[in-house]
Amino acid sequence: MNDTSFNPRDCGTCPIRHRAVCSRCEPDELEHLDDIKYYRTYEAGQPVIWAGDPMEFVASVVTGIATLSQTMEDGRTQMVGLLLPSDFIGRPGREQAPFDVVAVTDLTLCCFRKKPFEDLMGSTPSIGGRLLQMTLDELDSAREWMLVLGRKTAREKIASLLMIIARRDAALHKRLPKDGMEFDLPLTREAMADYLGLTLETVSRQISALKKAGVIQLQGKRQVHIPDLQRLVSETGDDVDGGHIF
Amino acid sequence: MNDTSFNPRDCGTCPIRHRAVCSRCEPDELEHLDDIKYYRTYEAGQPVIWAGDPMEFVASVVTGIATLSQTMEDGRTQMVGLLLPSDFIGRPGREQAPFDVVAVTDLTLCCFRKKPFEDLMGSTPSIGGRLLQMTLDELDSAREWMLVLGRKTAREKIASLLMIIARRDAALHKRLPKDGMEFDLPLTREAMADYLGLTLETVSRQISALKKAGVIQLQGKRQVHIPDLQRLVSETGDDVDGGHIF
DNA sequence: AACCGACTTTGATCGAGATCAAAGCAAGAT
DNA sequence: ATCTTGCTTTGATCTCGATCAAAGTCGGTT
Repeated sequence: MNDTSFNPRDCGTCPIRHRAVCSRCEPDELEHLDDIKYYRTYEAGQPVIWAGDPMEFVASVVTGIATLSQTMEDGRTQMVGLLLPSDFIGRPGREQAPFDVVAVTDLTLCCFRKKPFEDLMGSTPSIGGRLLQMTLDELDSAREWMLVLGRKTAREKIASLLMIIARRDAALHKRLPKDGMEFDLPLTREAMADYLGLTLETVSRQISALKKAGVIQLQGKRQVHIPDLQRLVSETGDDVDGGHIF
Repeated sequence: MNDTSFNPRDCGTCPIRHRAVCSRCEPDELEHLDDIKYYRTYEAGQPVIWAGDPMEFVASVVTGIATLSQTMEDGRTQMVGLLLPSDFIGRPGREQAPFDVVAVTDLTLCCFRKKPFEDLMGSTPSIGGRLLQMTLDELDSAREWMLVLGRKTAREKIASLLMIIARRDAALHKRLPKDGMEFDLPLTREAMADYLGLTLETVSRQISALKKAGVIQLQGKRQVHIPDLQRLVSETGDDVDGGHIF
């Protein structure tokens, strides 16, 4: 987790250079972006922005994890997105943030002032094009998540979440997920519950059940070891051959 | 529902001209689109495309309603989108359809051959820009729907669905939703259940309950009358002042 | 080294919504 | 007219996950 050692003003050494909004930019375009960018860091637990707040910037997650979530008056909360390195926060052409954004771990953002970013997008197709592609991908994952929320059992939900984190963790290290892999669960039981539309007690029980069944092994409460990936996939309820290529 | 009487080759009289992907196009750009477009119609119940099929076109819904949905091996299905007039189907830069698309009512699509459309998008910022905007809007609604699926009760889910349909129906006729409004429920109980992550029996019971409580009135099984819109909103569990401006 | 606070696990009970089953209804077909 | 057929309603029962409650774990503090 500790590859935070990049030069904060040099896009050349940026760890998310190849996946972020700027991934298609040419050197001269990067220079324009460079003029309007600045880094911000947040500590674990800090809010980045509240729903309804005016947004003066858009940003890419550089390191760390944030959540996008929605809360009802009576306190029920639903997470609607998990923002990992290279994910984009904010939306050009909208004044107010539609959802809460909270830093789950320590977080570094590469921020762009909103107005200049919008202008730049108008004149730089490689930014708009990449943003469209990223947004379409996110829409697809949101829709896959709707199946999880609407139709899966608690156990399937947990297995699905573990697979998602396993896949993204592998992708971040440019590997394929494989048997025996290990990764860190970046979320508390409560945050997982908010993501899955469950209570934290149910999350805890189902994780224990998967452990007892030998589907996963735990070192401590957060380190997960997957002895047999296919076994975990079969617990998700998803089609085994379901199109996920990474 | 019967304003299908437009000249099928004339964008000038097209009923979705002001909201579709092409809404920002200049006359000369429309001419280019015109060269690669063709209309297709489907009868109620017909599939438009299955998940995994290669997609040879993208399209705008002109009239009628289609659903986007996902099905698990054991038959559980979750609707992940409701496609109403002006909505866009398909995704430039992807070969395979990620979800099933089915015509719910008789349906007319304005189709564009995929490859030429992608090329045109590269050279016409007003198309890509509009598509980005539409995709961002859809992502927001998908995320709002995640709250419905993950955290709302059956009754709140039904009320939320009724509000969504009421809003979009009003928007289509360029009106604001208001007390006493009526609209047609375009979905069967089963389709509503698939949208809401419920069973059709629960949908039926909750609709009966809302009727008994006087929140809605029914003429037949599909025509809905809303005597008091605020009352319905309060049944959704949403913030009363929640940002929806139409 | 005992204490504190945040997080997690486990247990007992409850209830909303699922499931199983059977009628009811309305429009088109024979 | 009556029969289908597809959709909807209603009833009885069961179950999964929620809720309420208590104890366990662990890292950090004083």
